[in-house]
Amino acid sequence: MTGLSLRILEAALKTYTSKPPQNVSIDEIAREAGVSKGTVFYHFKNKREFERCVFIYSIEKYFSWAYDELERKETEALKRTIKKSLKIAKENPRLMIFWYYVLEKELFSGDTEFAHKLYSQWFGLLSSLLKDMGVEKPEQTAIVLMAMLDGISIYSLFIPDLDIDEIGDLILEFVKGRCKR
Amino acid sequence: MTGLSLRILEAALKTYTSKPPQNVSIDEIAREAGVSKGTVFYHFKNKREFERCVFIYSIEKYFSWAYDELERKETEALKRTIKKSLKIAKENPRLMIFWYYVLEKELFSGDTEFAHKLYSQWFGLLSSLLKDMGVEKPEQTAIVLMAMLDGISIYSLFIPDLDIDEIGDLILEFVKGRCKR
Amino acid sequence: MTGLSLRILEAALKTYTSKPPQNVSIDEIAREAGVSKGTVFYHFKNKREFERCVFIYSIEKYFSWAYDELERKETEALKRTIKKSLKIAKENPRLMIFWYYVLEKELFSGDTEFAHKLYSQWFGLLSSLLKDMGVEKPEQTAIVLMAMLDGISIYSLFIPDLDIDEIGDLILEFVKGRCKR
Amino acid sequence: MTGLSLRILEAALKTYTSKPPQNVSIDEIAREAGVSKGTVFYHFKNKREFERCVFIYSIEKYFSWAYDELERKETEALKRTIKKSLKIAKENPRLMIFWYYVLEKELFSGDTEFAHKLYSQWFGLLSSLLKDMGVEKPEQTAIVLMAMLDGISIYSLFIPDLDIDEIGDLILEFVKGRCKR
DNA sequence: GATGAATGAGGATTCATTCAT
DNA sequence: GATGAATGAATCCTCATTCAT
Repeated sequence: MTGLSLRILEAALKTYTSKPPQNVSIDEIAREAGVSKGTVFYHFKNKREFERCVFIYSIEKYFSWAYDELERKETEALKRTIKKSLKIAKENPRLMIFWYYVLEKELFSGDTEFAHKLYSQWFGLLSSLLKDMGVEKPEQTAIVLMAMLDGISIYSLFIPDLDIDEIGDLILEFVKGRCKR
Repeated sequence: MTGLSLRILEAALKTYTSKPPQNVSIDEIAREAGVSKGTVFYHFKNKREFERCVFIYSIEKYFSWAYDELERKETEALKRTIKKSLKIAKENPRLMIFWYYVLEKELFSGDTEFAHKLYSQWFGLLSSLLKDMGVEKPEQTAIVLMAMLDGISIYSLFIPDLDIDEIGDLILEFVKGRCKR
Repeated sequence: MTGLSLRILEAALKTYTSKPPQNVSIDEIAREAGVSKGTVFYHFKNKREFERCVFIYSIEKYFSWAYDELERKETEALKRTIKKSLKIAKENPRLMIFWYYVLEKELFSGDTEFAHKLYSQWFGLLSSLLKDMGVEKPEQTAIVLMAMLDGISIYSLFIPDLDIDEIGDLILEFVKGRCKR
Repeated sequence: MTGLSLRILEAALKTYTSKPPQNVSIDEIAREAGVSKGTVFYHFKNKREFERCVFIYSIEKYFSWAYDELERKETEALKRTIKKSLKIAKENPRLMIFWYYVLEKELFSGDTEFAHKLYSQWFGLLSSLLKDMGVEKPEQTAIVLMAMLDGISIYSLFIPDLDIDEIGDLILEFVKGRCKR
């Protein structure tokens, strides 16, 4: 990963989160990055593959902290993770939009591998933490928990006055309610 | 709404659920409906508007039963609604994909009105039922409940062996746990 | 075949025979025809298919007379056909170039059907005539005869002072030599 | 001609005869040869020039025997040459395709010198032999003879069941028929 | 009401070629 | 001598939309 690749990824992220992702062309990104169109295709196989890379890059950029949190396997860490995730989603609606844009492109095309691999790691970390917390059926609980978070992230796009703090509490209650006594 | 409009909508639904929605052109739908391309534009203002109509049409077709169920305001009705919704999502992945395709187009373009209006009615029905069930913060619970359902619908697209029956039970437990004693 | 299709074909033929065929773009042809690029793609599926149509069109234009001649099944008709064919090849080198450009694209891509079908009719007509003339192994003789003509057509491109009249006589002698007494 | 040049030429020949020549890029050849793209351009001026070199190289590789045969100036040698040429063409269709690809590029671009020079030597050898055999108009006979061979080589690409042995006999008869008594 | 021919803007992708290292 | 990153021109093709009939 050379410096130029990074510059292109950064320019792409900026462009993809400044307008509807469907309308973003490679041309535009190249211009934003100050390189030629050919350079983008030199560093990335094609647009689809490129968008995947931008996606991964943005996950790293905005969510690498979550790995560390979840690996602590503490209830408090889970709490912080839920709250912070919702906050990021709320504060970066265009980032959310970009993420769903990429994910759905994968799902629409019938290729589930990318999404599967991506979520597997989160499901794994989360269910491991939940297990330690004494939650029953930790795997399924993890899935439902993340479904809540993703769903709320989407809803926050069109419910502007959504109080994510209270929503976060509701979600936490769900988790606690599933703890074995 | 003439018979021709219906024929076009039906053809569109068939086409949109038989391949990635991004790749569906008006041409193709017109061909499937046995009318000319011009006719589609005669009956519908433009593609965006048309897709909204197909969306509404498909909601009516697949989810009109849910209005009736939720209006009964019974715990059993809620239970059936959750289970049946998940089942429909699981059994019609291409329909889900089409729905998210339309919804995201709206959100991507920054137009939240369509989504807002669409969900408002469901939030209303649901929170009213939850209130009757004695659930605390029924509005927010309704939102989280639907977020779960939507999230799980998406996940079922790339987690093929998802046991939606058990998931449904987890979701119900969440609701019950929120009931005031 | 509307008038516009014909105008496009005519413009294409003009363009393809005025410069190296590899360098001809649909853009250029559309401009020459005075229509938009989209119109060309409306009338013809894609560039490959379009080039086949231009090819067929040019054969009709320059060689329809040969069908009539060969169907007469007379020695004199064969003589005239050979002489006239060589003359046309000699006088229209760019047309020859276009023909071989199309044919080879087909052969290069491994699709032999087009070439096969095209030549079959000529082989058929020719061998039938040769049979009537009392030539032995008329089918194979027809093939060799046409191979000569095609080969000479190509050679005339880079042997400018080729005396096609004398060459025609040599070819005729070959045919006569193969007549049963 | 260093060893590296040879390795590149060999890799090019392999690549050009394994897929449609139009689709072969310098990149691909460099990869096959295990060198960088820059190296190809270091050893060869440009792509056109490079393809000419590959062409020459392949002629040397597959047809150097023909020089020796034709120089013997014997009827039997001519016979063997015709038969063997047809056999090579039949057995190496992709090689034929590559040859015509290069030749036509030259002719298409209006540059006849390359083809002229290439064929001159063969015409010379052949007509000299034919003269010794007592053939009338040996130069023109040589041209027609080679036209036959080239034409048949092309035809064998799309007439898979062509009996090249019988065709060879027909061609030989043509030559014999032209011998002065 | 219905048609379908015509449009033209827009975008991904390829690849020979250059040149600093 | 060799490299490979960077370029940018070139081109096919798609498709929503319009409008004369």
